[in-house]
Amino acid sequence: MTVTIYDVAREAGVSMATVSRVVNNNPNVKPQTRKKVFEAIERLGYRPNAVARGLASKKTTTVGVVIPDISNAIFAEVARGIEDIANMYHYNIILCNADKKKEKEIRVVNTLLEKQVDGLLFMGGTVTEEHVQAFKTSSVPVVLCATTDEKKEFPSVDIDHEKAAYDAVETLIAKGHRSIAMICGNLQDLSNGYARYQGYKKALENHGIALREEYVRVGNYRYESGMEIMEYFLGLREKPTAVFSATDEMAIGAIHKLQDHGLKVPEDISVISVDNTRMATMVRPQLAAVAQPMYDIGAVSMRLLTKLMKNEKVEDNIVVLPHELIMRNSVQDRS
Amino acid sequence: MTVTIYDVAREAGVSMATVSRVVNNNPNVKPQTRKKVFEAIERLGYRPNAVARGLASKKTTTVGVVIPDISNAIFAEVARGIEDIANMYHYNIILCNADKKKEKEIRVVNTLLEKQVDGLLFMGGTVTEEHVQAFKTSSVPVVLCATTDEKKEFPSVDIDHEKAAYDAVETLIAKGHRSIAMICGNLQDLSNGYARYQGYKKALENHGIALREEYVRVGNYRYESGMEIMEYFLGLREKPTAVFSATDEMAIGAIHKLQDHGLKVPEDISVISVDNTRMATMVRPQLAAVAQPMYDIGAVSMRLLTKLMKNEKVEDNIVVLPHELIMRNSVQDRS
DNA sequence: CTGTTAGCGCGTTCAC
DNA sequence: GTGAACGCGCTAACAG
Repeated sequence: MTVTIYDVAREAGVSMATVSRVVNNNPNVKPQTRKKVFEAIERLGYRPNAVARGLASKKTTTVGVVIPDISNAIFAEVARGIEDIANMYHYNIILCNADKKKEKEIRVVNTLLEKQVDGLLFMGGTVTEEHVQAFKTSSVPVVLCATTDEKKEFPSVDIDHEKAAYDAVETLIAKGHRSIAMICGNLQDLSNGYARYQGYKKALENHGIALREEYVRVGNYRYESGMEIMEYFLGLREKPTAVFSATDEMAIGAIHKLQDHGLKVPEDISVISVDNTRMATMVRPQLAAVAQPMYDIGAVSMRLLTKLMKNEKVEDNIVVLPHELIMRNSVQDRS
Repeated sequence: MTVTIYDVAREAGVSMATVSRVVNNNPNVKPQTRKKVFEAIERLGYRPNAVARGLASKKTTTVGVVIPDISNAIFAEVARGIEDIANMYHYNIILCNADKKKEKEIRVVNTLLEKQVDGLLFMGGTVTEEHVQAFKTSSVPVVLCATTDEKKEFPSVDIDHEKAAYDAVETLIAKGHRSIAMICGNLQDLSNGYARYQGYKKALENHGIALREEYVRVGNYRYESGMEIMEYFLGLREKPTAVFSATDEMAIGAIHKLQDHGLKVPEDISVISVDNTRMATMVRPQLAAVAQPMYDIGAVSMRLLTKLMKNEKVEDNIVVLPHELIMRNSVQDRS
């Protein structure tokens, strides 16, 4: 039923070794025989079996990607970067959502390894000791993408989340704001939760502004969450004059909550965030944000992985990509 | 170096067939031997090689997904539905972006087939005769997801795009609008381009409203495109009183362009679209839209594919999921 | 319940 | 420049 390399060999009147050479672009084949083989392939509609090839060669040209949630715009953009570079180097991607659930993450890492992927990209989750153990059983390279492990044992590509948050808050301070509230992510979440909160804290500290407990609330990254927390801030006796959100989506929720209350952004309250997803330009006022280069994080981490898979020398295993403040109309001087 | 089923067999003092049985949960193994084998597996850190298994069993428990662009919110949501159901049935997903480029689509279909996927999900592109030919060379089932082929030769899961557009436009008409402009998608694009335009046309026709050439402009699905086209409509001598957009993102661009001109939505101009992405609730005013059940399209198509892969009887190969009008504040009566 | 024996389709020496 | 033969790690009959 299915046509194999052997059928092609017979049809072309050569051995299967020769067919293999032709298919794999091995130069040691006379042009004429090459032609014969190609014709036989065409005639028979032969399609090489990558599974058999993988078994024989111990390479699958496939990499595993574990992602928190592909329907999240941030991760989707990172994934796009990964896929583009993978494609460029002729790798395919096995994509697994793991929802930042440790058990699921470790489970998919194992099934990916069973599938003999040539490399693994672990994206955006918190890396615990258990993760480290799982990664260490891997015989193929692992790259952390949009996250890092505490001990920096593994190659990774990410931004400096704390510094990004720091810069966002400092921007507010430079504009004269002293009452700055923060909409946080989950503090168990090292990168966009804890680290961004730390950046907020340090920026206040370094500028002699006292941290006020009631100015910090933890959200779940969703739009609605931003609205609810903004509602809470508006109920405070001393309202903040500016709000720093750990993510765009919550920031936009906050902006709309303000507008729903008849308040003006940025005249009454300024809003800034970290991320700079496409949505940031799709609100009025447009959202100022510290931009995280999502596509690049994906692309660079995949590029790094290809080098690791080829055993190429890499100078720097831990890459920290730059972030950048994108000023827009949601922030204004506090005069 | 790598530990195989044979090593485990020796360690446990059984044959490799027995190891294979316990690994595959074959009931025909004495509990005690099963235990011995598990211990040996544990001791050796054995991990089954799915590639070898795939070669022997001719099943990879992997399905290929060709997607236009994973960073597009619509497709990402569909992909999430696919992945969830795949995961439920213990399949993994090889994801390939193809940007709606025919050559690339056909190329990835072929590499996916070479990788011996157990099934193929083709998402969101236009299905040409060449696609049909490519699909026909497949020995595994193919399901079209969020698209269909003209001749309905292949199983598919989609909504009725024409009817969805029709319903949106009719809603406007029912509210008293007669000057209704449309921001289209690419007309080569069968589903969200051509079909939605047809729906617009028929709705006008059936209600005795003449189609005006200057009221129809083709966009590229992006926010900016919606803005530009709205700008154009505003330059018309007779401005429309309502705008129907083929997608959310362009609709939101249109809304913001109106607001930038100091016009009010919906007081001055109403806006409605098809899609109902999460963004639709993240604008002010919130965007009325005919909802397309994206997650479900993915989930149902993957479910259908699992049935096909198991050679189960399926009553209906062509499933058309219902759409639904979600009325929000971007539309108002024309009084 | 368990072991033996063939392949699965291909890459890769090693001769010729 | 080309062919023969082996093995990759596992599943699937078939015996026993």
